[in-house]
Amino acid sequence: MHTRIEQLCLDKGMKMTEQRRVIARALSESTDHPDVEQVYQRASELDPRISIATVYRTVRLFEEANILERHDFGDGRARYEEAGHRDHHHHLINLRSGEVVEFESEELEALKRKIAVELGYKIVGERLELYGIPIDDGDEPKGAGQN
Amino acid sequence: MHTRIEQLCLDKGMKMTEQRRVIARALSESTDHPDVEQVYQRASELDPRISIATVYRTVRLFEEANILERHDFGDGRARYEEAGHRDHHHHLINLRSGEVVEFESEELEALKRKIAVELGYKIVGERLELYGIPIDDGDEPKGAGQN
DNA sequence: GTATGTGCAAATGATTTGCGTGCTT
DNA sequence: AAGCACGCAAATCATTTGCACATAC
Repeated sequence: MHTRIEQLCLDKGMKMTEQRRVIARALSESTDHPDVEQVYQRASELDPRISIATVYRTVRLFEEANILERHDFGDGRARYEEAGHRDHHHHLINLRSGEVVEFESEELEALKRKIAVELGYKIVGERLELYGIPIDDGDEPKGAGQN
Repeated sequence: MHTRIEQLCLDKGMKMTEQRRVIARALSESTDHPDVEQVYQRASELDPRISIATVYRTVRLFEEANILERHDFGDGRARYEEAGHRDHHHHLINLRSGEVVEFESEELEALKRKIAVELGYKIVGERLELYGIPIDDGDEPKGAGQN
């Protein structure tokens, strides 16, 4: 049995090396948004004979094949998640904990398209992230906030 | 007479060097979203005795003082624009020409807030960019966008 | 067997920083 | 005068790449 990602690679006729299999597995098993270093560590646990250069190359290959989606959450390194595996969604980054919350909104998708059309463009890519702090986190003692 | 940015610096009690004044001027005169290299070039034209290290330091200083807004349009370098100078807006990047189109939408702002509240967060930052191609531009984009 | 992938280390490119000197307050 | 600010070059950091060797098909 192989992973979803491995299957996609096979479908696309990629040459499947042990490294790619292992990286595919590491990614398929991830439910978060690991950066390359984390993918490297997870893959290394499955098979230590992997170099980080290969992880960079593979992650890039997968991204170009639309198997992975690359994100940039503002911390300077790229983060990845399996593409198309779930519904179209966006991310809200909890600035207190670093946690990434996924959300989706058909209303939002419609509005985006409407805005683009009004400007005379067809959307072919986008980036939408919200950065927030939990409400009732103790950050705003009483009514001191100035929303 | 000094620029809007220079005035802000003075208000904040910053030590005003000739370099800062010149960088402030270069930025105030810009209506686009220059990267550091461009700010450096524009500032150098006003006064050549400036090093790019100073531009990096100054642009960072201004950003931390909320005088500038930093953007990342996916080309690997940071781009800047004067903060709060105009209404809150977002960017649509024309992938054919690289042109950056600004847009705003109160509907979008409201929706963002609504989404955040439903998730239990208060938005303290965000990033929203659309990447598009002009409608009626002829052929399809090469990158096989499937967003 | 041949094209392609991999490991390693060196190269990049953007940005930051240590240090000695110069300028603002 | 004292403390930042500056210029320069070296240092970082994430990522890419050249090269010699290994491997999938």
